[in-house]
Amino acid sequence: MRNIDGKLTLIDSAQVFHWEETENGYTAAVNGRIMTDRDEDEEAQTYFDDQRDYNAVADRCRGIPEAETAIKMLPGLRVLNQPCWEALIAFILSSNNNVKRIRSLVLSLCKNYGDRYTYRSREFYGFPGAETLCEVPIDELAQRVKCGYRAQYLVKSAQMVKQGFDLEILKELPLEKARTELAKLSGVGPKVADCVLLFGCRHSDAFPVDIWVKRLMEKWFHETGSVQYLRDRARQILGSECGLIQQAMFHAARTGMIDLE
DNA sequence: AGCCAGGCTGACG
DNA sequence: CGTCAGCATGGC
Repeated sequence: MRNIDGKLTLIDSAQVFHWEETENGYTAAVNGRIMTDRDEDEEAQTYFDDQRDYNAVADRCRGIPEAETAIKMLPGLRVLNQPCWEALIAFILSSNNNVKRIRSLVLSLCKNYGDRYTYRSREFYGFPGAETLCEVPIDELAQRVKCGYRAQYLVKSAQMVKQGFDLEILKELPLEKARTELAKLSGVGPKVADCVLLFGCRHSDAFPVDIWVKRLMEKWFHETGSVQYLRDRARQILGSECGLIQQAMFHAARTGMIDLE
C-alpha cells in the first residue's frame, strides 16, 4: 500500500488477504491480471485509491480528536477499491476468524480453484470466478480449503451471482439499499456487507463493526449496542467518510496502538 | 488447554 | 423487530 510508512503492508492490511511480498514490493493476481504495488496503470490507480486526497480526509477530522488520533497514527493508510466479487469472497471467509487464518483460507481457495499466473518465476493465484465456485461440492470445498461451515456460504453466494445477482450495481445504489441487497447473499450479515461495500463498492460511508471497532466505540464515544446501531452512530459522529476513519480505528485498536483497558 | 477471532444462520419470542 | 445457541478451524 503506497506510502505505508512501515506500519501496515498489503500482507497484514486486513482489507485484502492474497498479496505476497516480492523483491522490493508486493504482488498479487487481481481481476484476471498480475498487479504490483508499483503499477501505475489506471486499474492499479483505482485499486490503490490514488485519486483520493487523504490529507483532506484528515482535515475533516478536526474537531473529532479521537478520529484525528487514529488517522495520525496510520500515515499513508489507504482504503482499497477491490473488485467487489473478490471482496465478497474474502469477507465471507473472514467471519469469526482471525486475520492470519483468513489469509491462509483465501490463499488456499485461490490456489485450489483460481487461475495460476507466473510472474518473475513465482506463482500467483487469482480468485476463482462465480461460474467455477458455484459448481464445487460443498464438502470438497470445506475439506480442501479448510473453511468449515463457510464452504456452503461461498457456494450458495456463487450460485446466486451465477444466476444473475448483480454485484456491480451495488456501487450505484444508496448505502442502505446496497446493504439490503448484499444481505440476501449467503454468509453476508451486517458486518461483512459493510466490508464489501467499503472495500469493494466505493461506499466510503460504510462502517464495518467488528470486535475491535466495537471496543473502540465504547471507549471513545461510550456507545454500545448492536452492529447496526453502532454503525449508524459512527456515521452521525464521524461523517460521510466514516469508513475511511474506521480503517484507521480498526488498525489502531487491533495492533495495540490504542489502549483499550 | 482454553479462549478468541474483521460473524452468520436459523429458531424462537 | 431483537436475542441467542451453535458453529469449523487454528492462532496464541
